[in-house]
Amino acid sequence: MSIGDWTESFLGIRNLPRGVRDKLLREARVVKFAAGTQVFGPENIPDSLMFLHSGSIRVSQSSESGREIVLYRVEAGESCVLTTACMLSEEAYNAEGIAETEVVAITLPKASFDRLASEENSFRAFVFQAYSRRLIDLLRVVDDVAFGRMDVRLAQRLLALADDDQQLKVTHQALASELGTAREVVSRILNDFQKRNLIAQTRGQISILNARDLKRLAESV
Amino acid sequence: MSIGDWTESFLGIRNLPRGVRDKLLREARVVKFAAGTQVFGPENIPDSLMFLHSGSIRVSQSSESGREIVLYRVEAGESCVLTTACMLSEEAYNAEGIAETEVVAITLPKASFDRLASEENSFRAFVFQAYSRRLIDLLRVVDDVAFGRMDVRLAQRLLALADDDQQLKVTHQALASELGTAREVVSRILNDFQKRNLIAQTRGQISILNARDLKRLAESV
DNA sequence: ACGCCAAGGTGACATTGTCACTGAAGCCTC
DNA sequence: GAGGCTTCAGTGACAATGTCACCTTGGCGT
Repeated sequence: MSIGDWTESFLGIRNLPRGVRDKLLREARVVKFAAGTQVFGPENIPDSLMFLHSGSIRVSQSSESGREIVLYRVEAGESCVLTTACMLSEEAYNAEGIAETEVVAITLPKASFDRLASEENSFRAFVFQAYSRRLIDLLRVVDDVAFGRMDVRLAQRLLALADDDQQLKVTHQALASELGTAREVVSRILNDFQKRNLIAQTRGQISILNARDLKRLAESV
Repeated sequence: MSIGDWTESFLGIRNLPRGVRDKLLREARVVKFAAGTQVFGPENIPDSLMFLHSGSIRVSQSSESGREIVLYRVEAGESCVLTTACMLSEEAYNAEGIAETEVVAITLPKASFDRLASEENSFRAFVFQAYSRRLIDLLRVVDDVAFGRMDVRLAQRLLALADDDQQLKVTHQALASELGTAREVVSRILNDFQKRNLIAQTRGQISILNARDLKRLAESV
């Protein structure tokens, strides 16, 4: 499968010399994941580095009891460092990445990655920055979970997930999994939002009626 | 100040060629922090990379409301990647590192770091591994905070912080800050532990009486 | 029309967080 | 050693969140 010159799509790669990029185009493989499939997980650790060309990967962690929380999303142009992190440090973990849309990714063999990281400063900076962003993302998650109020977090998530028409096609269970809480809690809070005319709900669908007040709530503390 | 050939102390450094290590000894600076002082924080971002020669740094995050949670500890032989993460991605964060004991650290100017990361594979691997470990540490924190029971987490922490005689010199408030909860919650649970003869308490001091049962509790889910 | 299943609602209760106090232990200073 | 101060810990009431068991509803396929 070919998707043209993908080296244009990545910050740390697009300004490399033509020769280096041509070599990358030969060495890398393009892989595709259908929406909903697992990109990586505890029993499915890729042995190569991955860069996301298009689509979006939802990275989440789940508990033994079945609850789940979304850690962050990998978007086009970013690299998925968690897989490499787990490759390196052989520790147990239970995070997994699910393709939210159809995903096209570039996988780079470890040898190519090493050579690039060694020879190309801008590529190395790109990779370090990717790691840093994820660290910061996780700090944010810890902050939210440890100190945030659930109604505030839910309001934030509704605003973030809404489409251009202020609509969301999600179940209460899916929202609960976003926030690492239980469905009942989401239902309670959404009913409260509804009573306050912030949203309207039907089965599997939410419309934001008053984005301004919802935003105010999301930003309160 | 001199502490001898510290290049022995770091995994990714000690097996580098003698010449490289000598150069490092010339380029790096040795810094010392007294116990209790801030090593880094939101308003105090070092502009160089740091490697911990001795002592221990407690990295924690705090909320606006004054609550606090310990993210992980940096021990001798490890590098402190969070400072570099914050250096790179210019995002806001509110984590800080406090020296728990007297700390001796090596700081490497960014230029030396870049050169090493480029030229020495084993050094680069060391740095990547440091990032990976922290990512995994944070995954663990998210898991605990989002899904763990407080009594279980407290039991774990008591066992981890106890000295060889099963004693701890900590206040309830300090334990609350470890776990990201409120003092009252810690007090309640410790009183329960005491009633069950798992521990004994006096002001600022806890003794573990029944480590076996406490451990069983700590491992229960 | 019927049954099935996923989505969502509800009430009771447990756990955890918050608030406003009170009491108690250790340490100064005189 | 008697007050007085500060830090540490205990308590009860209540709010927020998590858990459990069970019920209702909407949509779908046959």
